[in-house]
Amino acid sequence: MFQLSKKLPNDAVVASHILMLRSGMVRMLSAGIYSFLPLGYRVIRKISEIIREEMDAIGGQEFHLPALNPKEVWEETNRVAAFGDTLFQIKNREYVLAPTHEEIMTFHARNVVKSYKDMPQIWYQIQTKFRNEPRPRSGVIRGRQFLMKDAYSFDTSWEGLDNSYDLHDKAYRRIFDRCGLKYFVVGASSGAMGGTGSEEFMVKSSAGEDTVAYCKSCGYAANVEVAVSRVNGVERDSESKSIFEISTPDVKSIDELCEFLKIDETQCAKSRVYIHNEKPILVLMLGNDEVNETKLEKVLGGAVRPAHPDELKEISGADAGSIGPVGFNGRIIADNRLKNANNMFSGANKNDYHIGGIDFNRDITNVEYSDFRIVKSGEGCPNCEKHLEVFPAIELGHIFKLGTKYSDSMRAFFTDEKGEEHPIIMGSYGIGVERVMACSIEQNHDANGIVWDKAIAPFLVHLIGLNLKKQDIVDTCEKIYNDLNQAKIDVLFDDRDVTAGFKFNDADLLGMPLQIVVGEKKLKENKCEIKIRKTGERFDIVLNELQNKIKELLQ
RNA sequence: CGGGGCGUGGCUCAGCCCGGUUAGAGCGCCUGGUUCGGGACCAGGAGGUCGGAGGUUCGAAUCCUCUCGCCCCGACCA
Repeated sequence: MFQLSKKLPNDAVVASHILMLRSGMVRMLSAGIYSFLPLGYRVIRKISEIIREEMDAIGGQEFHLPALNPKEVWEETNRVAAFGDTLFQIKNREYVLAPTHEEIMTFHARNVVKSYKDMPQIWYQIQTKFRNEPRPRSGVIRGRQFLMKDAYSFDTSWEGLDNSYDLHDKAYRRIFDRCGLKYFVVGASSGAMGGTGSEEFMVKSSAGEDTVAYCKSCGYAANVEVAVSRVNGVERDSESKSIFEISTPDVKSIDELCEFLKIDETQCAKSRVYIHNEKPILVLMLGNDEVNETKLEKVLGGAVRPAHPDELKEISGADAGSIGPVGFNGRIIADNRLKNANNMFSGANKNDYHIGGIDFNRDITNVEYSDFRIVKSGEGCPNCEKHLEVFPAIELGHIFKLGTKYSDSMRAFFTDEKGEEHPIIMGSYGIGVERVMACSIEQNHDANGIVWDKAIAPFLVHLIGLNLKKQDIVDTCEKIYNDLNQAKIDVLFDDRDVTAGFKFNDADLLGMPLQIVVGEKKLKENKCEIKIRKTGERFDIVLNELQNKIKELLQ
């Protein structure tokens, strides 16, 4: 069976990982490779079944494709190179382990989907994917092998794709709702671009690898790389002082500068030097605002990197902490918040000196403005009057309009009404099945263990018989067990010969929604006890009313 | 790939710096008995290539070299 542990596994850090190990749901075989033990696999099956039902409901047909793929199929779309080291390659034959299945689905589609009459189609599977992650982490959340529900849509038109995409969007919401997850959707529509090319379904979690800005009032959600917020720029003082230099020994950071000069950070312009196309660029930010490198790259076009310390000295004549726009030899760009600013403080390009009285309009020529900020928690939502929260999140699912990328390169063509050939218009839609499980635990646990949502709990009822040397307790438990099973209620019977406390604590750790405790004292009154795991509420119930009460509580 | 940490019974770890009996503890496991509503107790017992290879030494868990694995931070991430 499964082994439970009260010990904290010292290799696990995030709650879901710790609890999955402690409760015997999974066991690690190798880095990023986990065996699902009977209890954990029941959860996977329940989640999979919910996914199947909702995929079938939008007309999906389930496939089961090979994980082992001939490399040549992947060469057709040039994705052997695109995936690079992430793609597992078999050593003794020209095979790869599939990291996803666009190629294979397209391979099948081009053989059978030949006419506009054959579409639309939605094909999906729930299958193991392999990715050679450089660094697996957080247990099952980022593994080298993981279960994914991947679906692909095939349409004759872009309108058809919109429709297939929309069906998936709705199905995904139903799936995650049914799994009891609190999630939100990050879409291209939330970004600056408008339109809907892709949406990510995210769950807030400290184990997350993405950072998102979210407004719970209006639902605005965006990856922090592209998120924007309502923040005020600097107000221009009516009087512009002239430039003056100040000695600021050992002052490196904006905080130190503010402390030293007794000024507010909104009077400071922070300098960051980046290298773009081998040339230095000075980026000015207001106060302690952080530079968003993604936004920077978008504005500049192409990759940037922070300048190394020795480069800084060479470029500006000073070390980090004393660099500023006045006298800087090179291109200067600034965040929108600094537009029209005057009486500002910044580095003097001379170690241990700063300059005050900087007027951006007067003293810095050719400065270009744009939004370069990383938004922070508490800032105004760009879409409503409320405020943004910034936090890490896990990507649970992704829906994506592929278009003709794969059908073009793999020549998956169909014939339209006029007899003309066109590439099939495709969409692709994924859900990380283990991630659903892990996220559910992340959202539903307490100090004692997991608190399963009944939709995906491995069992609905955890039956505990105390002192199984007493025959009447054993008999009662077996009757309850059989009756519940007959009523199609999944029940786990803890028939181990261990002390009561042991069983209680394990039951709390495993987290089935309801616990039934059969003990000697209450059995004498023909009663047993029900405990609701989520609330901790406990009460007695007469045995012949037990089943109805259980059914009622599971409603 | 860079930085840091760790590999010793099933689990958590001590021992290593400073080499020297038969490698320890707690938990778990097995046998018998007592106990039985929030992690009981008594008695007895089993279980270890000290991650691996090589080296130094009369002698290596301990020192040296290499190697494999795992975790954490960072880089990367369709």
